[in-house]
Amino acid sequence: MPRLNTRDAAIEEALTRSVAAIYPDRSALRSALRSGRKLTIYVGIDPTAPYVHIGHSTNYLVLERFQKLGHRIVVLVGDFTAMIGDPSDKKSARQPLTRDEVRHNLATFKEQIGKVLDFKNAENPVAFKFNSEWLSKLTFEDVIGLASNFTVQQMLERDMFEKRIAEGKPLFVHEFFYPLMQGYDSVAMDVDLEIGGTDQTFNMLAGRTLVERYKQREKFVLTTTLLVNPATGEKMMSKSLGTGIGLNEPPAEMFGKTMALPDEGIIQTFIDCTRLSLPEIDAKRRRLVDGENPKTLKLELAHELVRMYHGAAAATAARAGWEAAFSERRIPDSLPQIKVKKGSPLIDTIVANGFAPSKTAARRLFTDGAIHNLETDKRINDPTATVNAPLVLKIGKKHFVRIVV
RNA sequence: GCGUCGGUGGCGGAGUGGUCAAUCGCAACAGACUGUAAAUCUGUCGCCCAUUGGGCUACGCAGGUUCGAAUCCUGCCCGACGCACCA
Repeated sequence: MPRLNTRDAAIEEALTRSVAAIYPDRSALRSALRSGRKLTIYVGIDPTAPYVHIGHSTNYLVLERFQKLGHRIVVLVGDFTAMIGDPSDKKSARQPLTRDEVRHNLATFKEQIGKVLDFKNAENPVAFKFNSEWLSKLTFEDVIGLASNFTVQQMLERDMFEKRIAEGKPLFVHEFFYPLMQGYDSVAMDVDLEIGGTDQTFNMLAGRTLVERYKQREKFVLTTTLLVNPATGEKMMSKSLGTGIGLNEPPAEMFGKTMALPDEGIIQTFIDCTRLSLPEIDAKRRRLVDGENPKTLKLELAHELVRMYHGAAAATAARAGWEAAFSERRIPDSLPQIKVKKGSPLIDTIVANGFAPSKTAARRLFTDGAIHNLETDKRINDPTATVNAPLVLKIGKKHFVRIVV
């Protein structure tokens, strides 16, 4: 059997899978990876949001490939940058975080991303850094110097800025400093490669410019694809819409939310959010093309995702539970249980447990016929109904609950 | 600094003295259909109490005029644009 050049195959996968673009270009980075030099590669995280969903996992799966190639991996916690607010976000005004909050968020983050990227890898552990370490020490003079590397025209080329100006919306001067700060991180850490989502392109390229000016060397930039519905271009993971699949969600939730993903995104999600090999994924793609029911493939995707974060047993159980509840329309075996006082109004229980944002909204659920007693297979339409005996309810499309007295 | 226009519900955007909790679109929620997908149809979509119905809060903020204001007046805050400034 001929010796397989796994290293080259691994390099190629690292250079292409979930990769949107590489600056200056792919072949330059390929040469650097083949040179035998140990590269320093980093990804930045925002410590303001401890919520991590599978869309975020892409960066870490990409990073894992580089880690396995033997390069030095750094996760940079943007504790200083968090104070100013990235203009990539809608909200520009943010509350500075306390040290404790940053620490807490970081712990939450590690717990979640630790399932994807092996932080404590014995041979090649991940280094953690905080950008306040150097950013808080810059003097006003340093900052002026940094700013003098860019022209206003260059700043205005950023899509987001351009758009805001075209729409007559405010663009604050301090927003120009975000790319400067992020760019300076690359200088301070002396990195070879930065990895981030395509929304970070501008900021990462600012770092490329700064490394060139301050260090006279080249920093590569690799952007990863955002998990979007290929048919509509819309983000598949949205926290505000509740479609985000959080890494620390319980198996049943994770499974259900995966099943609610658009069919068009199945293959992309396999590529960006799982470790299945590309040939395996391609086999699935062919099954889809050959007309297999997308639902089957989606079941496999849901199973794989739950397996990644909760293990094989949980994945199998989640699948069985989902099929019982939604395909066979049986009462699920295990469901959250809520204990209430006998004779208490059902509507209070619904609001108190977050099934509706207000009592008025809960009332609508009753009148709309969204409260379904699964044991009697009847709708409870009366908002004043009280709980006198144990109940198993389906509330809306996706909530199941057992109420005991 | 001066001037013009503007600040309305998750977003976009109507409304310029009463019939406005506020047209409409998007998003969202629920029902039907289904594969908890998509598409489609229907209903809902500030909060609180209620069976019809009632109350409360809200249209940048604070006052005022009026029987009555998102709508008129005054002051303040914020933004876009234009002019001025460019030593």
